[in-house]
Amino acid sequence: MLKSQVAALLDEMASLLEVQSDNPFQPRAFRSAARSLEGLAGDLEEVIAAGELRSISGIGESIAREIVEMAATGTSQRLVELRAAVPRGILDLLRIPGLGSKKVRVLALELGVDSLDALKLACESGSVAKLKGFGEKTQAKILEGIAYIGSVSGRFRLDDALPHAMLLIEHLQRSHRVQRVELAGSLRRGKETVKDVDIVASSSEPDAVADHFVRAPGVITVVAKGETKTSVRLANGLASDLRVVSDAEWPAALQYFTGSKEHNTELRGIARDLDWKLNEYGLFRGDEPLPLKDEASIYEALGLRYIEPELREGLGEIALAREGSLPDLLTQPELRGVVHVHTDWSDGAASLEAMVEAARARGYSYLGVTDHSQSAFYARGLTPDRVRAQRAEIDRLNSGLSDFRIFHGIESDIRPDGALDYEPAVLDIFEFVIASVHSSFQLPVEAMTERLIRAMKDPHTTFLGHPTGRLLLQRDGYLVDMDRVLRAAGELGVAVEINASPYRLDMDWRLGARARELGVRTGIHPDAHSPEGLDDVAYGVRCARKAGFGATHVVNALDAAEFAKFCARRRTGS
DNA sequence: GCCGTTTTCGGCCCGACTGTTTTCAGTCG
Repeated sequence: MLKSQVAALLDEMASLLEVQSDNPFQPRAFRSAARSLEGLAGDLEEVIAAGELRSISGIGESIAREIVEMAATGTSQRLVELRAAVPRGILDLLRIPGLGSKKVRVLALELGVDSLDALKLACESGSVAKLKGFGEKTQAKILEGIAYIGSVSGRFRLDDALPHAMLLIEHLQRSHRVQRVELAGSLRRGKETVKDVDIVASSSEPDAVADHFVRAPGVITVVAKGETKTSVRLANGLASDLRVVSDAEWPAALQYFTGSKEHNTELRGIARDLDWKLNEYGLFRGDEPLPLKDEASIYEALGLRYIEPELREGLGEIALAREGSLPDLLTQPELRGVVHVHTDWSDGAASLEAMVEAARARGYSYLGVTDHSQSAFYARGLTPDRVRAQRAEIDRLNSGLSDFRIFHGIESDIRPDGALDYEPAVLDIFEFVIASVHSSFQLPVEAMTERLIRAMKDPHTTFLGHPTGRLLLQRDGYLVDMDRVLRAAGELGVAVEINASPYRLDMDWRLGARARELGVRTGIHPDAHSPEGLDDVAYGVRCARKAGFGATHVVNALDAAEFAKFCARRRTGS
C-alpha cells in the first residue's frame, strides 16, 4: 500500500474518532500522524522494513501498529470496528459549516440523524431548533450549509480562486484607508486547491475597511462582520475572510494567517522556548511587543532565515531555516523556454505560428511543441506522415526566426505495456519526448509502476508527463508507486514534469523533497492548448516553489542551447 | 494517542465570532 493510501485511512479514523470518542486529542493524534506520513520522504514499505516508523514525529507505538497492519492488509481491525460503529453518512455531516463533532454527536444521539438527507428532514420539521444548544438560526444555517455543500465540493482550484482573490485585493487597495494588504492562508502558500481566500489588511479605521470590503465586486453574502474579521461569500460560492489590524500588528497578523497551522505551532514553540510569546498581534517579551517592520523581522528575531510562504507547511522547513539550508526557490522570470504546448496539428486551438507569437510576446526564447501521438485518436494524434510534415513546417518556421527557436517534440502516449507510441525510427525525428499516460488508468499499482518505468527506459524519453494523471477535485490519479518512479527517473536522467495546468499540478509538490534528493529534474509545463494557456505556467511556478525547486532543478530554465543539449544527451549516451 | 535537556503523567495553541446560554460552549482557522 502507498503512504498516501495509508494516510487517507488514518484521516478517516481521525474523523470517526472525532464523533465517537470523548477525548479530542486522540483524533488529533491520528490526524497529525496522517500528515507526517504524507510528508514522509521515501518508500513506506522500506521504512517499515527498517523498523523506522516510530522515529517519525507523531507516530507512536499504537499508530505504528495500525500503519503496519494497513500497509500489509489494506485496512485494520480497529478501522473496521470504527466504521461499523459509526453510520456511513455521519462523516458527511462534519462537512457542513458550523457543525463540528460535538453537535453532530448530539444530532445523532437525540434525533438519530445519520445522513445529510436525514438532517435536512429534521431541520425542515423544526426538531433541530428544539435541541439544547441549537436554535432557529442554527437550524437555518444547517439547511443553508446542506444546500451549499451540495452545490460545490467545498474546495476550489486555483483558476477558480486566484483571479477572484486578486480582484478583492485590488478593491481593497483602492481604499485610501487601507495601509497594507496581502493575500494570506493556503492561497498565499501556493496550495493546489483552497477552501477560501484569506486577506490581511492594516488600517486605523477597521470599520470603514470592512464596510468597503463587503461592497467588493462579486460579494453576494456577508456571513459575519465583527471588529477585526469579516467573512463574505462570492457568487461562485468561494468564501473570503478579511482581517483588519493596526499597521504595527500587520506583520504578525500576516504571518499568523498565512499559516500553516503546523508551521505556526512550531514557530510559537520557538518563541515559548525563549520565554517570548507569538500570536496574531505580535511577538511579545512579557507584555512588551517587539517592534516588527515586516514578516521577515519575526523570523529574524527567532533566529531563523526568512521562510517563503510556499514552504510553510510544518514539514521540516523551520529546521532548515535554523541551519540556513533552505532551498533557493524558482521565480517565473528565470524560465527561458515554454515546453509542452499543443497546436491545431492535434487538439490545440491555435496554429503553430500563433503559439510561437504568443511565446515570444511573453518573453520566452524557445518553444517546445508537443502535439499528441498516434494512439490519441480523440485528439487527432499525429500519424508518422504528419509527424514528418510537421517537422518540415517547424524547420521552415525556424529558418525565418532570429533569437527564437522551436523545438520539435511529441507528447507520446505510454501504451498499456509501457511502450512509446511510435517505432524508433519515427521517435528519432523528435528532438524530445514527453511520455504520458492517457488510457488504461485502472491497472494495478505494480503494473502501472512498471509501465511508467519501462517508458522512461526508452532512451527517446526526455520527460515523464503528468505522472499520476490526477484531475484536481474531479478524479484521483491512477495508482502508482511514485517513489519507485522517481528513483528510476533519477537513475535514468529523465525529468518529471510539473504539469502546470490548474486542473492537474502533477507531479504533486509533496514529492519535491524526494525528487531533489534523488537528483530528479523537472520542467514547468503549461500543457497549453491555446495562447492564453501559456499563462498557466504561473500555477506551475507556485507548485515548483512549494516543492522546493530552484532554477537549477528546472530544465526550461536552461537557455535554448543548453536545453538542446539536455534533450540530446540520453540518445547520444553523453 | 503522542511526547518529554525541568515531566513516563499531564499536558496537548489560542483568540474571534456566533448563537443561545444570563456567563459560555462550539466551531473555526
